[in-house]
Amino acid sequence: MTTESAQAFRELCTRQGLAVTHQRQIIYEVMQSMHGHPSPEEVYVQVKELVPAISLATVYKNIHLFLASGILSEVSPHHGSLRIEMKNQPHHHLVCTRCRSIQDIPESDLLEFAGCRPAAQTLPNGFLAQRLSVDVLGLCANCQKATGQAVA
Amino acid sequence: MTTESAQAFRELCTRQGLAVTHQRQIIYEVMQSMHGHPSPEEVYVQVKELVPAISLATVYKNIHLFLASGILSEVSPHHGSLRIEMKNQPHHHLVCTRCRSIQDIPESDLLEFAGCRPAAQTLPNGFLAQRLSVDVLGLCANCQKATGQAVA
DNA sequence: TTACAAACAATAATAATTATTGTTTAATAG
DNA sequence: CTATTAAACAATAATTATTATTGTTTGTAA
Repeated sequence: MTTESAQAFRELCTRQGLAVTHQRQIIYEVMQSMHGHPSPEEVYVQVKELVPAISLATVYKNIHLFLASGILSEVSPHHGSLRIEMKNQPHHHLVCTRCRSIQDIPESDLLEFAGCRPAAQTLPNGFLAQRLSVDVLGLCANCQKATGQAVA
Repeated sequence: MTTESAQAFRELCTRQGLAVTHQRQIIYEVMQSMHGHPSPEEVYVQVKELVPAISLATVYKNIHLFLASGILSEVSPHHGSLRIEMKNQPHHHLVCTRCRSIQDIPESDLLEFAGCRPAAQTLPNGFLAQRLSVDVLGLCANCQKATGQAVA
């Protein structure tokens, strides 16, 4: 890590009230260098080359700290266990970033998106769009009241 | 299950080349009756009341069959293990429904969505939108070629 | 430089999912 | 209507992903 980015990381931790540890720096640095959407395990493998004694649990814990502080974001906001739904009307989801509840919203109710269909030919790398899934991330009414408190 | 819907289910299975079994019918019926976005475990609990001897693995296997045949859809198309990304530019994801690869697409490249921001007051149930995550689901170039073959 | 809280490694525990195996059942040819 | 066979089943072992626990070490601030 360059001196400047090391300094930036130090400031980041201080702002979040986190101790600046060697492991934390390496985890951060490795994640910065990784492209795509790595899993904790993948991060761990790379970190381990630089800090052989590190534990996978440490990587997990720091990823969660980074997520909580907004340094990282999750690719899938509702990735936990498999969730299914019967094929009904076309709809999107209102995903609460706090309690992870998922509400359906009919496609027609997402007014601003009316007419917004991706044209296959405009997409990069020849990706063939079949359908859109729009996640609107935010806080459900319940969690807006409760912000700051623990999740029930 | 009514006689008509039982008949519909029977046809569904025949079309998919699936045997019509008692367990399969019950699983289908229960999922039809459940609102929201149940997990396999939740489906299992309800099915078990009707078929006490059923195994959780049977529920999983049938859910996967139903998913493969398009009877069901997954709420999260990339729900497996936690995937992270550093906060970079605002972007969306091109998620391949076949190999589950995730490509980033800059927000500006999703031309049709330019200007499409949800207004908080138009959202139902007082949901406060913080950001959008648009999943464009379809096939990446690689998988378009390979459709019908096994995933590499 | 000492004291205390936070972070750490090791590892146990839990949750979610998949694989294996021997038995039962549905589809269908006779 | 019965015999055959492939598919489905229950039971359970195994695997993978994640979280919790515990005793030790390290960073921070007085």
